[in-house]
Amino acid sequence: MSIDYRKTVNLLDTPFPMRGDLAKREPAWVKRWQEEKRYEKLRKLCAGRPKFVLHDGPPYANGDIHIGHAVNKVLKDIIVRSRTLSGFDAPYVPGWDCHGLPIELMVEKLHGKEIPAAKFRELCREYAKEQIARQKKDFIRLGVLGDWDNPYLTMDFKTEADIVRTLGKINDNGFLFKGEKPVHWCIECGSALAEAEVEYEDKASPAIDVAFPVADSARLAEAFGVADAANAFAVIWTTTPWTLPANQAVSVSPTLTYQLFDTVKGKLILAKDLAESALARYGCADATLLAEVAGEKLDMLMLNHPFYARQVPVILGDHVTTDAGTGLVHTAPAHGLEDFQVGRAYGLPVENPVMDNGRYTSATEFFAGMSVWEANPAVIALLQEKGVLLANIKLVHSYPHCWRHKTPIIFRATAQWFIGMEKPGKEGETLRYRARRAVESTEFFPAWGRARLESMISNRPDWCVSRQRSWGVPMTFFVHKESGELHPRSGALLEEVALRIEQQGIEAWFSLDAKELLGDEAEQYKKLSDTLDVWFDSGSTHFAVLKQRPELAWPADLYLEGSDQHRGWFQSSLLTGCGTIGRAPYKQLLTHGFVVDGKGLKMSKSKGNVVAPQKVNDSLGADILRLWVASTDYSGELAISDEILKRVTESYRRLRNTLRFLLANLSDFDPLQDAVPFGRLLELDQYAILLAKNVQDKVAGDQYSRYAFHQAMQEIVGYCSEDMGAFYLDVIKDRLYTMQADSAGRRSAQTALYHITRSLLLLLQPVLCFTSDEAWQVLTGSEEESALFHTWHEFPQLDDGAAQALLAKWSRIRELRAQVNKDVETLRGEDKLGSSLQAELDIVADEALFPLLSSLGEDLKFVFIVSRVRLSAGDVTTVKVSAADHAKCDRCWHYRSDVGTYAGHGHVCGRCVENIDGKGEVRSYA
RNA sequence: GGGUUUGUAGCUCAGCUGGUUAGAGCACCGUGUUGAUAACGCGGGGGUCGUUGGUUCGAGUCCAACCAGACCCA
Repeated sequence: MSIDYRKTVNLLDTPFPMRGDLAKREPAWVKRWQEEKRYEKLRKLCAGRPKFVLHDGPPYANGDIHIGHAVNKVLKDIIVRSRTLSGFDAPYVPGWDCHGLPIELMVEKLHGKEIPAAKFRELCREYAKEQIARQKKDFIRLGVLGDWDNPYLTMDFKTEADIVRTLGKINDNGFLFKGEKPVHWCIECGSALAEAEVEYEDKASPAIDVAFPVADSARLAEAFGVADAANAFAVIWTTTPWTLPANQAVSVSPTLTYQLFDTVKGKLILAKDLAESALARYGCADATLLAEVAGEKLDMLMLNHPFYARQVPVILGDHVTTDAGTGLVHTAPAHGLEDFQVGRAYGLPVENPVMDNGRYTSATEFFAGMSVWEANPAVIALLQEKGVLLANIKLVHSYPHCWRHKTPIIFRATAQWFIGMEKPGKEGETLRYRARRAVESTEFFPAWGRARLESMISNRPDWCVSRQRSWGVPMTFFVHKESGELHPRSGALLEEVALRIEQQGIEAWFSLDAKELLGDEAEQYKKLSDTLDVWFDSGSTHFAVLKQRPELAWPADLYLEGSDQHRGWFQSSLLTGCGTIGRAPYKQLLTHGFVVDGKGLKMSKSKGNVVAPQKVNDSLGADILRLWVASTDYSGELAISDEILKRVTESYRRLRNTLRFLLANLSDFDPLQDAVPFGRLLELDQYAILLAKNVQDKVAGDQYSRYAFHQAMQEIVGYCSEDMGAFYLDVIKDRLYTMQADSAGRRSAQTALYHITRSLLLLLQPVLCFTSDEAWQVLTGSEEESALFHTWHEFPQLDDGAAQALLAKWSRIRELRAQVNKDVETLRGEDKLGSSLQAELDIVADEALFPLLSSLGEDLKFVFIVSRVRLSAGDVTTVKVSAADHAKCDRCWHYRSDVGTYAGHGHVCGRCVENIDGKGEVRSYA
């Protein structure tokens, strides 16, 4: 009969289960964190520390969050948590972007369009509020830590007022100006339309070819290298004859080839690729080709306007294509966006002869008072009369229509407000100059963000900030009815308005009677009805939030958003920062890519490859989603798929089970009572602590601070697998299980485990916020506790030289161990042994190795997890593995010659007898 | 079409300024253990480093073109 020795070994249990069951348990933890007011608690704890401010880019308050939102918020949370662990006071105030067209459209859809403006804005505000509540719930579910009870909303009255103030400051600094810009215009509405209010439908239009007489035929002859260029015409094609009165130029492509033909209708200039079809259209198929030339040679060739007594130039534009027409494009800056842009490059006037009602001004020769639609045939008749109409056919094409009236709309230049890029401000610097300087002094993660933002800043046009919308922050200016100038006291008036907005929101402006502020002057001034581009709202949050909240600071240490925000928030914030205070509102910019599917393709409902964060939370748990985010290199696209999530779950399991083993073996360890001072730890345990310290230095000291989370995760998982699972933990099992519970050897191992566990849990805390908390409470035995409230683990100090020597020594021993494992495996394959404890080793060690091994004395066998090692010195290192021919100890499973020689312990070795009945064995090294 | 960017084993990632047979974790296969057990250990197979061409004594690492993605524009 044999005794059950299992009861005499230290097999400990832990309440930390092998399976996380995260999806089910996380919601309760989230709830408790909320109830415990963890965020507030953390703020108090961190008071007085150096600040690290990550300013939240506000998501738009419409629709449920998708995986991209989750990535963004999780990355932010990892940063906030890791900075906190690094000893910073890192507050996080989440925000929402609340004004703007998409919400207006949703509200119109829900409540119809016939709603008074004030009521409409109220409904928009309500709608945004509901959306925020939904999104907020999902963000909190992800474990994101922040001031969720006091987020910032761009529709907060105070914020609305500060957005207005930001505009005021930019105006004070001399960057705001009024200009003209073509917009979609509905004649029936008498107002501008947003892109989303435009529908494309088929419409029949006259498509005409018009010959612009060349005014400077000598220049033309020179360009084409021909002797005679008299009676020549540049031929354009247009489907909007009514825009010809506003013609200011003819655009050609600099790279296309243009040809000069001699025809019965004169010499014609046409693009080579379109010449044949055009000539056929004019009945000039028998034309003679005289010469050809690249478009760039025609730059600034002067033409005569087809019916007005003025000259217009040929200009170069990249927007010219050979899809249709002649390859020469009629350019009317007042009636087309591309025309406007190319016209601005050439300094062309934006003269708009069409009034709000779609009729020409009284000053418009030939067409005064006519509507643009009436003008079409009139223009054609006039061209005919002038002999410059080469063709006129009816064309059915897709044309923009007003979504309300279903009538064709026009492009029409209107007065808009701009923040100028090239306009020198009060202090003489242009905004572009300031912005480029600000980009230079910003740190980018990854580094290429700089080039991207820089090129956008260098190339962007003036920022058109005015919109003709109702749900937006108003441009609170008074404009003189005749001169169009801003009121001379605009700054002071704006502040008065801002104070009112603080009390009543933007409605304060819309309902304001100008007389209240201007008195008798009100007669001469018009209250602007424009609202601000929503990008201005979010672009002003650094002022409206960072500058206003006492717990935050300006500039922010970091802005973190998707790569699309180089054009969006990064830029709008940069411009308002430079326009107000003269620098960027951030010190660092971090950008992440978009989420794509397993094949690298973008997600879309139609492809059916959309992964919803809510679904991942509810099936695998938020910690898995967070680990996926942390494991992925976000500098490119982030791929997600079932397989990828499965692999992430595998990594999670490795981490979780490592923690489980650690916690179980610490369950009878009280660091205050039982910890062993570093100097008295067994050598192997000192080595293990050094390994842990190295990992922490790398992960916390380097990778987290560089925001290289995927490398940190790689490091940690590798550490758990290689250093812990495959080596240290495996080796110390013997000591933990078989030595006396309170023995020095066992307590030494537990001391190392304690350091390892604390360090590891803190390293994981930023990512696995749920799991690390669960484990931390098991470790500390306190439900109030959290790794969140600590800083990185402090390891015992060891002289650097000694540490390096120890690491080198054990690294060499582990190399030998790898060789031993292979040899053991060979014998196992030959069925000579199973467990490595059945093996005995004969090691001949060379001069370098021998002292390393012999220094461990009898403990050497434990390092290889074999029952016996015979060590000798030799010229060359060799290992011989053989099967032990001794009996197996029932208790420690080693195969020893003395098993069975002790009275009362039939199948037990002497070491175990000592551990059961004696004072306990002594270990010195491993 | 333009700007920025990505492409290393089935998956996620390492591979510094070009230099011996390209590494890790997970997955897979084999196997041991049954005192981390829906776990852990040991061993193993697996990559023409997107393609093609070039520079070089030598390129995953430099250059060019191309292919396939992503973001922003047009």
